[in-house]
Amino acid sequence: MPKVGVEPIRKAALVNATITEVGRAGSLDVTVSQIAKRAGMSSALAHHYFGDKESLFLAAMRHILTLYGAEVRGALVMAHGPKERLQAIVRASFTAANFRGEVVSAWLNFYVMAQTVPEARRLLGIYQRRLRSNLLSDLRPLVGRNALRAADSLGAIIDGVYLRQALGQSQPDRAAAVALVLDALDAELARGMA
Amino acid sequence: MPKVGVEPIRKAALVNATITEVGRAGSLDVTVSQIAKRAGMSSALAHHYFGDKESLFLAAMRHILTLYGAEVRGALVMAHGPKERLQAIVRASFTAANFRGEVVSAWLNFYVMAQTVPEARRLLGIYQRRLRSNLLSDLRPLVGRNALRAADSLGAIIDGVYLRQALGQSQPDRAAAVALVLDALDAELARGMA
DNA sequence: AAGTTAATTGACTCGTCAATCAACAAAAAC
DNA sequence: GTTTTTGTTGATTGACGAGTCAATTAACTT
Repeated sequence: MPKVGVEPIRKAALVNATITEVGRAGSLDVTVSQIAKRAGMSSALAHHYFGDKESLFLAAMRHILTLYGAEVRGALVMAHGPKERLQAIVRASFTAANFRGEVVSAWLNFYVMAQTVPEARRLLGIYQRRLRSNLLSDLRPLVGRNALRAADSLGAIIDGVYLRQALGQSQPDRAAAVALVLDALDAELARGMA
Repeated sequence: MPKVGVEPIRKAALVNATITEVGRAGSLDVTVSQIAKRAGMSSALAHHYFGDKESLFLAAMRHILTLYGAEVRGALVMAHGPKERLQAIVRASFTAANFRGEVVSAWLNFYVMAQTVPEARRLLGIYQRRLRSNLLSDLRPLVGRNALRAADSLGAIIDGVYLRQALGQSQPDRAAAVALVLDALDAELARGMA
């Protein structure tokens, strides 16, 4: 039953199905057929819209990054002043959405991909630069010339805490993650104002 | 020309070849034949010794973790007092060996594996607990009741900095990595002694 | 010397899967 | 109302790769 103007719907369905299936499998060892089936279509159609498997994964990752970016921006508009903004960024990095198994899985596989697939590396670079620049612009008014080091440090803690929570033996504890990073932020601020 | 007592040599060769090939490919999408060929034998022999591909990868990762553990222990014997010991742990985490492309690749793929393969998760747990306990035992004499939080924080920074350096757009800068973490360590100590 | 064990491989099986293609269906355009 | 565009799939191709197996060779034992 071919209808017109379905392309965006189909693409979105495929992207979601990709995220789900990659999460299910925990790896990129997922067949295009599985994904297509979950999205309610044939594998041929998936190829029709995305060309190949890799592009499909990249589209899925782009989607995840877009959502994350939106969460950060959303949290930022509610924040008053640089310190609140920094806290908002931290909180946005540890929302429930970001800890869903599928998202964790996507990130880990994305890291692997970034080693060899230029487009993945490019996307990762964008994420890293955006986080850095966000942190930097709110750290500068608070800690001046220490901002650069503080941004690197906070960025690393955010990534590190995420990784450890995601791969910890027990269920991720978002509150603990946020507390740890906010605490590090406070320490950084206390230090930088001296 | 079958000789006796070759098993350990062959196994070691396979483990090394696995690390090399996984590094080359950047992923676990490496055929057993490729690995076996690099190790100078037939794929059948690889299966003979390790059973299946997964066990081979796990053996390779176990090897990497063993080397890392040895580096840490080696650095620790040279250190006097808790602070020097902490610095030694940090330095050992960012040696050139740990930043070789193959090792980075192994770690990233190991993370992915840890999501679904119980033995990988177990190994990762061992690494995490060892790091934590190492940090904790030297932090306690220095910062007392703050040791727990400090250990979590430092552990996260170590992992985070490693990840970022490994996946950064430019070549990893080991000195910068060490400096950043040592700096965080100093901050943690200054704070904890208050 | 005969038998056991370790080492070793080529060839094969069996399954899988990405990607392509020919063909068909329906809507839109003319 | 025919042509074009868009959507859609079943079937197929072509390649690849994990794991098995039977058979071979050499060393070690008794």
